[in-house]
Amino acid sequence: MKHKRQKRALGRPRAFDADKALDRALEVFWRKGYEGTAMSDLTKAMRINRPSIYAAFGNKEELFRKVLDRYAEGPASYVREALKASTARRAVERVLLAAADVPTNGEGPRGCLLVQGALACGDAAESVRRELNSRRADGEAELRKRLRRARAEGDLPRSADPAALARYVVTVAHGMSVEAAGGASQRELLQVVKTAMRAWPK
Amino acid sequence: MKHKRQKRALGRPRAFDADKALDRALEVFWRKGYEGTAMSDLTKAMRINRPSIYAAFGNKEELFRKVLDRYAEGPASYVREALKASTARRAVERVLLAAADVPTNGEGPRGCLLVQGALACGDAAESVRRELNSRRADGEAELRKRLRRARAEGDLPRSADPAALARYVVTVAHGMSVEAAGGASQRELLQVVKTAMRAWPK
DNA sequence: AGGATTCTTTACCGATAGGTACGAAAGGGG
DNA sequence: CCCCTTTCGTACCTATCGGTAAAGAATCCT
Repeated sequence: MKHKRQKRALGRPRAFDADKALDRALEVFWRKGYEGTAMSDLTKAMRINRPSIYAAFGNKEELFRKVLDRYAEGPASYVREALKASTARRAVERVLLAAADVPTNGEGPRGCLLVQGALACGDAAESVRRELNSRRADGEAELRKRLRRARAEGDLPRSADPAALARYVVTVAHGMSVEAAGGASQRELLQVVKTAMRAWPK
Repeated sequence: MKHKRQKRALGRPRAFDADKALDRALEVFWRKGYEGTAMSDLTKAMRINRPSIYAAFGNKEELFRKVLDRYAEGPASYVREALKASTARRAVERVLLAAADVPTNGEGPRGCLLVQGALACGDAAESVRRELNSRRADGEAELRKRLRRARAEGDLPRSADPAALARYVVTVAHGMSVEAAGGASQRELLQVVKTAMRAWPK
């Protein structure tokens, strides 16, 4: 009873690969932020004319949201992966190590898109700012859940506060994003991770 | 032999207080960031017409730099103050406590201007971004100096690494700025400080 | 072949960005 | 009082912003 996905949609086929185009848009938004990115930057980077972008992805804000989804599935997917580690401590350490590696391994701009995107902005970008806040909060919630589970399983001492610990970890990660944007080296970020892990509950 | 500062400068006296105007500009830049702030926002907030702003402060970027100076002397002066504490540990704690208090005490926007100002931006604001990087680095250097002194005085164990510790502390502080911008409460930020201090070398 | 449909292209839209020209206004010194 | 200097206020500049109208080009189905 399933509809067979037709290989060729009606009408003229689009001349670009949508996912590739999104990746190029991601690179620009990541580097310049939402407000710092102009449509002309996007047409240049995506190699698509402006009306095609609007037809395929909607307006600038909708495009940015689609880019955020792609970011979550791509460069930021390490978070979900890291949380699968067998111990809570190892999971957190892997999150932070990735936060040190991703921005400094040469692929992609420095820092975290959810932080660089729009921390402070004009009125027009307010809804984008809120969206980023929300997505960062989602990440924290996932980590908190992981830590709650760890505590229930005895992987964390009873005295540990999963919510406080999760907030601390994302705070460090977001701080690392700021440092990375400021040009911190991988070595320096790894040092931060090492120091930050000393706060782990015993 | 000193020139007596003439009470009245030549020409028509200006109708506004320059420092008050800078404070109002500070509030806007702090809340909206450099790129997110339009000249029209500034004229409205400063209650000065546009040509008067240009005459008194230069262009948008020069105005922003003057605002940064005022920020350092005003809302951010707590950093220099905190570093005067008798022990390194207490100094760092005071820095972080202030980083939790300032953005949530109702006066002034949330977060740190040096972080909110321009983390990622368009090409036109690149020089502003670099300026902010540089000022953040200056803050870190001051802290590092304080910690080096502490180690030399035996206030920090020989095994401690002042540079790494300073970087860790500013990373946490910058992370707290991100959280504050995202709406974190004072209670939550204080929890972060408490957790972060557990990494202090023993 | 001929619609029907969808994408691409060029050219353009009004709004707003940062920045300024210029004359009127408000003080000083002679 | 008139001149000199500086600031103020209106009105305007060009460039760029995000977004779109309209016509041609590429594919499908009949």
